[in-house]
Amino acid sequence: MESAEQTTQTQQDSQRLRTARIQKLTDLVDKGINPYPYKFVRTAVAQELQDKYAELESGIETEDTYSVAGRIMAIRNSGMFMDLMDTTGKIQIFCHKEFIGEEPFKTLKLVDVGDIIGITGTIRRTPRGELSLKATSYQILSKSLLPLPEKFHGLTDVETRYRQRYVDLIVNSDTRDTLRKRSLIIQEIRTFLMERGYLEVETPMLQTLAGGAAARPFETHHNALDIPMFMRIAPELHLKRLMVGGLNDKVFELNRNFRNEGIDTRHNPEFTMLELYEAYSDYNDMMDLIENMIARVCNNVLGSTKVNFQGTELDFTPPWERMTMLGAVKKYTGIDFAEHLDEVDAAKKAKEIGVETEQGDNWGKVIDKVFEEKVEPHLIQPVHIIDYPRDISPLAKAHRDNPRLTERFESRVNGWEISNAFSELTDPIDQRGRFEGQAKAKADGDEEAHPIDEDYITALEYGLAPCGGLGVGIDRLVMLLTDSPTIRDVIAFPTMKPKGHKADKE
RNA sequence: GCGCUUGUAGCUCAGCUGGUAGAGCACUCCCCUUUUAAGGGAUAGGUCGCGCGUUCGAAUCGCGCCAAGCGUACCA
Repeated sequence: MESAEQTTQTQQDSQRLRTARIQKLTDLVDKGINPYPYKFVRTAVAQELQDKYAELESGIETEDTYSVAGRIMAIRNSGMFMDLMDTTGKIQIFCHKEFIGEEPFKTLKLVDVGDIIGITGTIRRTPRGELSLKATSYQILSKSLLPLPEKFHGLTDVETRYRQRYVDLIVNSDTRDTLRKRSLIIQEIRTFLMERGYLEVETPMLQTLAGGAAARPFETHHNALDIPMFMRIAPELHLKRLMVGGLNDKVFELNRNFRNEGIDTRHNPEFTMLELYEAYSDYNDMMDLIENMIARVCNNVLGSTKVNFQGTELDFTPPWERMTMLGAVKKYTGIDFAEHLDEVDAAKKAKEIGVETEQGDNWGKVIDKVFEEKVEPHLIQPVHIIDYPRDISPLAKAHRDNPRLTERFESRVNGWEISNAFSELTDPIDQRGRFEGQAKAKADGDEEAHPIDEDYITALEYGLAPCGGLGVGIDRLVMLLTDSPTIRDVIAFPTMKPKGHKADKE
């Protein structure tokens, strides 16, 4: 009943084309053919045949019989030639009535571009050099009711590509390549960590307190408990609870975070993050780890640690350059903020070079703003920016040589933050002080200041071993490694605003 | 959030300064049949994102709304 309405809706969109295919569907059923059968036994895939018969000469026929299946992407000469695409590649189907018989040949008229079919036949290479399967029989495996985008120009409309990713995937090999690479990259990361004794864990995505980062969370409500709940903005505090418990000396979680913020070419409301923690390590070890991890991913997925991104070669070969944050700022602005320790003084220096700060900004925040505006754009090649101000690093351990700083680094590539790591703050007294500082900032209007998590402090009071921690933005990493200019290209189903309805405001 | 740009046939696009739409491919039918964006012929297909306004007349001009892209803001 509901589906009948939907059908009517769809028919309005592409009425004629769909109606024609519905007619064919009916004709098939009349012939006793099920257009949606249950199973087809394949004996080969396209690329396998292309490789195996790469040396077969033009015009040569073999007796070798195979069954393949896939989607018809093109039909030529009224069905005599069809391009069959499966997930591995393409192979041409040669369909001649002499070899498949009168009746099946007639039925071929009911087959369209877009249909999924199974073919059995023998391998030959046509005189024109195209490897083909000479069909002796075929079976419709799924009748397609909607037309595919035009074969030559394909589908370029970005909105349709994101909203109807299934069509994009059928038609655009780039999209398939990128999303397959994404999967391989993640798989390599897992393997790398497993080999080093890491334990993969899962922590709550639905939380009563959204901590571990500074960001606006998505809010929801648990009906049975009648309490507000939040989608996590980071798994950090739960992972460190597991470290306190000694579940394993090395743990990681590779999964989704949610932040209720703007959407642009580098931000999607839900995004994938790797976070890992290693006991008895510090941030120096984390720098080595991420360099080795990414180098391995590059080598195993792309075959090189030198990667082209939008015309620039990025060299991920370890070791990466390391610069202190204050040193980087001094290098690109000439200002040494170690000599301007007062926030008012620091803000004055920032203003001299055109960086606007706000009234309540502390020393660290001022430096951070200067860094973002004046330094970040220069950081194209992989680099670790180390020793962030304490004011802006509430979860990082104070620097062993300078109490105003922390042992924290961010890895930057192409100007983007791709990782954030610390020698984790393990001192519960210090941690409470940091949280209280954040609470004050929140009271002063900083919506993204970190909330106080009492239970987390309790956990720290039981004792957390010295510990290095690392977070890696997987989507951005995948962008860099797949030459994708926007995050939406590396996420199969990026967040889109629904079409056609005005926002129903209650 | 703000600014700029875009939205026309299933797809890719044209339609200049207002005269109520056009191409290629796809679809349907016919011819041809070892093709590679096959070829030849014929037909059909459109609430021009949505709404309001200006006008004798709006795809075209104005305003509002919806969606998208880019930039900007936000995002330690």
